[in-house]
Amino acid sequence: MTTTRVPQGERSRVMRQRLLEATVECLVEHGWSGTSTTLVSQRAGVSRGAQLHHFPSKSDLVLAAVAHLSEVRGQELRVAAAGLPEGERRTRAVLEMLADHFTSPVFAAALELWVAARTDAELRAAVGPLEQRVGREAHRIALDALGADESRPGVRELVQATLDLVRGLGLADTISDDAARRRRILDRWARTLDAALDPDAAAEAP
Amino acid sequence: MTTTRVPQGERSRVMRQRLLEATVECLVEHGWSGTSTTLVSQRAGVSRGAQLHHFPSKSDLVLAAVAHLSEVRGQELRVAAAGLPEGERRTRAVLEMLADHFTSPVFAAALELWVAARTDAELRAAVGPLEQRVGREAHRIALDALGADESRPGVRELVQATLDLVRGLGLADTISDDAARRRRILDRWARTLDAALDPDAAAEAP
DNA sequence: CAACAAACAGTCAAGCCTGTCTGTTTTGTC
DNA sequence: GACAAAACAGACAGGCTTGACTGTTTGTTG
Repeated sequence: MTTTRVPQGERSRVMRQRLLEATVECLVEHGWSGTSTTLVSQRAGVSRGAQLHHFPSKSDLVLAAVAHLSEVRGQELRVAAAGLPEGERRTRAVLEMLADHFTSPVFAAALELWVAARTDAELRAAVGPLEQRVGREAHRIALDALGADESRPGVRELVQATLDLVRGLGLADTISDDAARRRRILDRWARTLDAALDPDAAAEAP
Repeated sequence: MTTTRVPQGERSRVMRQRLLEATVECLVEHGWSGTSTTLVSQRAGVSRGAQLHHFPSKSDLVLAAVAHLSEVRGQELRVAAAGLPEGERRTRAVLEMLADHFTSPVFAAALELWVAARTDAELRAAVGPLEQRVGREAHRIALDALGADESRPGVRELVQATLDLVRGLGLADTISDDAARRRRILDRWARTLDAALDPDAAAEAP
């Protein structure tokens, strides 16, 4: 029988990828406390030995997953932003895009890590900086997509508020899925944003 | 030696209270995954036997803690609202009050339960309705404190958005404590709210 | 092709968590 | 005071998790 020959680098890369994706899937489906290394290896279809070869400890696996996840989130955000329509309903579409991201499975996984990091120093040291990066990227994307002029006073804060708002909506969505409520809130928010970001609008009094 | 005689009802009540508070404290300090029944009993200074007498299973303990926590949160909100100053900076003070609540230890505990509930059906069945109650109470309090007229279109959504915003800010605060950023955002948001909720403001175009 | 290193597989022990169990003390009731 | 019931105490077993360990296969290199 002929066995296909695969270089080591490739084998290793694929295996690590499988494990990281399985880790994220476990976080989404079973949460942080339900994500055990055995479960991850089973889910990935990887023997426990192989898993421990690539990630000697659970920390190694999880910290790598944190980095992986922030990569994926950044990419998803950029892709979603690229597919945004132009024209009238642009602002509303941007909000929808952001809200979609903050209710997606990758966000659920990130949320698990985020909350777990609160009481885990090692995890926090990894999650903190990376989440900050994703946050900044989201801010930049939102700014771009909205065509907002950050040099104007208050604009920066409004865009940040927008991101914090969708994060709050995403959190609420995790247990009670009320898309209708979210839609109404975002409709209203879009109007507020349009009014405040409009270049022709008079600058607000101090 | 003289032993003070304590009625059973009282003993039982005190013991349960101690255990529930210890549970919340463990959630705050060690997170959901770090909150084991043994740790709770140690923290409460209660023997494991006594713990299992009052709460036969971990579910019983946790579900009772969920109810306890929603009680505490509701009370804290009411107290904070009662201490709100009148006058000029009222709106900003309301936002501060809400933001304070959503960065408090009780919120951290609730967040742990909230996130854990996402992947735990039994917990979700308990957390869902109670969190909704707290949410509604917060909404009512915010509405009251802001003197907002919910019958006007859009007002309800703005108040809800405010609550979702502070929830998002609270989540962000759990790992990176940037009070400065939060302050700026709330400053800006207070202005927006004042402009939108002012009864004299012209109704917005549809 | 020979020797070495990386990748992979599976077993095992130590530790923790949960909940059951038996036994003791305190309280309520007759 | 005696008896029942509630409250309290602590030991124990079963299951799960983690990481160390030994052994096997596959790729690489001279």
